[in-house]
Amino acid sequence: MPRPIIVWFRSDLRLRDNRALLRAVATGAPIIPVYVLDDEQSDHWRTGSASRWWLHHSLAALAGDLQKLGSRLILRRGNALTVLAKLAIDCKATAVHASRAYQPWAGQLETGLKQRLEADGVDFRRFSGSLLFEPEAVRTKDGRPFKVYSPFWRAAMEPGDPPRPEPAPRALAAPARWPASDDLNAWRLCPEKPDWAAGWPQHWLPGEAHAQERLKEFLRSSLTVYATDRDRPDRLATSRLSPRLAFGELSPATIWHEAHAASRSKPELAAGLSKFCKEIGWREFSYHLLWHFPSLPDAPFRPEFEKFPWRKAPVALRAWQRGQTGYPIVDAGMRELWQTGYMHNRVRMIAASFLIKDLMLPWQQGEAWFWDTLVDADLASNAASWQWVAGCGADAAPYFRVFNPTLQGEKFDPNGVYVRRWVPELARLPDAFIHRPATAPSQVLAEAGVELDHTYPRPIVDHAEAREHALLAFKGLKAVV
DNA sequence: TGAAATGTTGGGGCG
DNA sequence: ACGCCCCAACATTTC
Repeated sequence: MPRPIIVWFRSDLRLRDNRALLRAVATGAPIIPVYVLDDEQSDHWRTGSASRWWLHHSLAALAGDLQKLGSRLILRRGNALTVLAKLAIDCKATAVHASRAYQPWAGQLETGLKQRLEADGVDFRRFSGSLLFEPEAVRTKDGRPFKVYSPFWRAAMEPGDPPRPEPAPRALAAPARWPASDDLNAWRLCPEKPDWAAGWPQHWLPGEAHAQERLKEFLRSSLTVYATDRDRPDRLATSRLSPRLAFGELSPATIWHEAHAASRSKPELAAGLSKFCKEIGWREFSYHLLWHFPSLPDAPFRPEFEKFPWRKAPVALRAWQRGQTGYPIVDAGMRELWQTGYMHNRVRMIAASFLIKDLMLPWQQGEAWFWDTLVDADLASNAASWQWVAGCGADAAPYFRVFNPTLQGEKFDPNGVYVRRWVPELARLPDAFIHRPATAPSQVLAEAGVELDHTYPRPIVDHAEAREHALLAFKGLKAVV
């Protein structure tokens, strides 16, 4: 009986464009697909609550897709190195295939696993698949990693298009004997009491098949208006592909090539395509930074920010988390996040700016909250983006760029459609006051059924004052350096 | 992938 | 008719 190959699924929960899988299938060997839930690989970046919900459903979908090809998904829990090394011996595997990962702990894990497996006579082969370009492959002229986005992306794209995606295997040979598998439900990845995700299937259907549909739908209906409408939370013009990328239900190469193909058949999509690819580029840049600067999720990229006089304000943090800041666009975003595991990108920037510059709370607290509540939580993108807003990151927003939450609301949600959806207690306010309820005449408030301090809070900080305060603090930091 | 403060311009009201 | 002032509207600078 031929010996099997273990395909270790990680953040690549798909069958299409999965080289680790495809190269294993190509050998003709029996395939043992495995997923290992390893909550100890990082002490404080354990998969967050919202992501665990997604993970559960995406694993269920992958298991179903594998079953259709005559295979299974073996589930194991524990230290990935130990689990895989033992499984490889028990199954008499000749090799373990996996897609590369880029978290701070991933390199060491992969090196350790390779040594351990090879000592046992088992090959360990890594494949790319989660990024368009490997972090080491993009270098400045003097061989260093990039710290600025534009030249990074130019250099990354310079050698030519990323590799074309490969098809899914048509069938997987089963091993003579299947190893035991955990029961997915027993992992308890989904919330129970309370089941705050009960309504989430209305918003999200995890799994590769739905990811493919979402991609096609986005390219068909939104790419044409993407360049302008992507900033409008009241319109559904963003791709919402982020959780698909985070779990690898789609490869970035698939997205990249399908978007280009769509644009070739319709030249009017060119503007949207170029904006959209730039966003994919930011994801690549984030991974580039995380790989070369593994402290990115925890420490400011610009070390002078270690001295920044952040406030300690648990009550304000709580108000921000629960969408009770008194700034409708911020509250709408935070409630969208809490209720659906997602927030529109423009609103993420506004909400993040508010936490950092208006409340002067450390960016790490916002990062941690997003990590736990986002279904698309991604260590690289989350860390890089928070540092970008805080001004302490690579190629970051300048310190004096402070978002005015009222003006941002009026500019990007001009008719208050987004606010009304997520902050229903303000729904009956006229447009003129939907982003500034505390300035509405009392009669207007009464007619809209709004009682300040009771049905909706007054602003927990005065933005104009907070802005002055923040500018002073950031300027002081600059003076020290 | 800002916003506020400050500067400049030009049309229109008015003596 | 003319100059003066006011002040939107727009442009530039500064944080």
